[in-house]
Amino acid sequence: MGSLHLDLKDCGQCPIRHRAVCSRCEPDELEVLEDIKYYRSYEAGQPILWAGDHMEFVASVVTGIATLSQTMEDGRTQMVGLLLPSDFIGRPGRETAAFDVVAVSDVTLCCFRRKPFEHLMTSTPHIGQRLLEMTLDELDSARDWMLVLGRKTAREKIASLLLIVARRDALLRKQLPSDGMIFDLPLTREAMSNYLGLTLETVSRQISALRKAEIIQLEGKRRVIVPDLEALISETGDDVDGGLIV
Amino acid sequence: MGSLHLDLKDCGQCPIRHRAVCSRCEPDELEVLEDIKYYRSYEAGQPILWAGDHMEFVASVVTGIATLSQTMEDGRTQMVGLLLPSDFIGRPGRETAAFDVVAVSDVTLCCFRRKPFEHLMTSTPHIGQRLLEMTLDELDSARDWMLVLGRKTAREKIASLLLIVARRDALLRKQLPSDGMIFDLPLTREAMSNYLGLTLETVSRQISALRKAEIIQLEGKRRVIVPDLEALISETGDDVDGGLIV
DNA sequence: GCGTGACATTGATACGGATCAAATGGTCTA
DNA sequence: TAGACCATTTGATCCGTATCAATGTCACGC
Repeated sequence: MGSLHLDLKDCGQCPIRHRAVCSRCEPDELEVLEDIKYYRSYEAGQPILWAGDHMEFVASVVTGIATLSQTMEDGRTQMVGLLLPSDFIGRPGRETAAFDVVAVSDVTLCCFRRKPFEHLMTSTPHIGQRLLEMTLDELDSARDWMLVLGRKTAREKIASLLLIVARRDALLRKQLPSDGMIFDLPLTREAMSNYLGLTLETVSRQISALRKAEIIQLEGKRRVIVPDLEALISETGDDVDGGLIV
Repeated sequence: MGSLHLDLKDCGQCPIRHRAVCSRCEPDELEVLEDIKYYRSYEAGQPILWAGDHMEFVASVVTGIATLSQTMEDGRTQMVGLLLPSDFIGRPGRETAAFDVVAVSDVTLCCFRRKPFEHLMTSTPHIGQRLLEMTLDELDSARDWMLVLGRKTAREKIASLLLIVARRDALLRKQLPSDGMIFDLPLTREAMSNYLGLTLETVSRQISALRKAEIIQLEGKRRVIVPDLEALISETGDDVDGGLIV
């Protein structure tokens, strides 16, 4: 299971760049792809895959948000990744899912049958190279997140998460994060707590604390305003440039 | 930066399988490799790379143990990976190290100049495919570790670490982990605490607790005996088969 | 033998986050 | 408008781990 970003072109059917599997390859592959790809939809809250499930496809998120998570026997769960549009699900060479995948909002996947996709990978090296790059980026992000889980305080964890969402949101709008920026939290307090290794009560308390300290402002429960970006960054405990963009 | 296992053959110079870069490729590459590879040694405790350092090579660990870690401004550090013989350091397409690499014991690296190695990758697809497989495995391991860091108690963390070391040790001896098995901890209490997101005092206390509960026995500070493997596994909090082999 | 220094253990106490519980607010439906 | 339901906030208390401090153990050199 991987959360990977494939560099795709527009296919006219999907709302995102989605024509060929790899933008560096010639569009000849387009015909092949039309044969092996199809779409699936999931409603908010619906499970997409359980760990151990057989997967006959790999897929790319077209719309919506999904989470990658693990659950212990007694119910403790830890989110291990966030899947956003254009992120990749599944891994070549493995038939079963390693983690649970759950739709947070309504989700559309563009699926590729696994066998033909793997064959395509061997015949077009760029795809494998791109996949390797993306996987290495994911690995770096996962390792960055280990620092957050292992060593940061609740307040620093919340600030780190807010900053990640803020940066992703800015990226989506093709802007730089800036003072006064406004964005929506895509996750419930519970989902945040599962991402951060906290309880939902602690998440709520720390968000309130950051609001009272005027590091952030809230409009409703989900919309966040960051009056001073530097102030938020300094709450994360990171050194100035720390590469925490997941 | 990646911690990757390359499937290598014996070159006669290294104590481990190390002849061609990829065992699936023809030995023609051997000549090329002899040109671009060289060796480096580091003493126990010595830093190999600091995060941000320029890297002119990628490398494979030949002997010894190294750690991959991150440190915050105020000194809190989190280990994000353990590098054992045949693990891989560096990543194609990136010139700077993403994490600190420190030799725990005396370490010998077999280094490949980065540019020629990257060229070799494009010309021999199997290498890239193997690297992708290994990176995906690393990613799964990193995500498994997130559950440990985010949701497990100190006692469960220690049990998880002991089990990982036990399994690795068994793998190295080409045996299965079994009741009564004996192994040495390669890490100090402090290094363990940095791996587990705990203090060294808590690590010491929990190891003592496991000893008093007769889950483990100790010979000196470092040698561990596991009388009943199932008992140790049940202390990790994992479901029976949980894939925690890092 | 006796220091010396690194690593580890153990004890006392403080504090951060978990837990249990109740109240608030928003949205949807009847 | 009322009622039900869900996410969220807030409060009171408890517990696990951090922190600060002292002691113990082992290897090594003189």
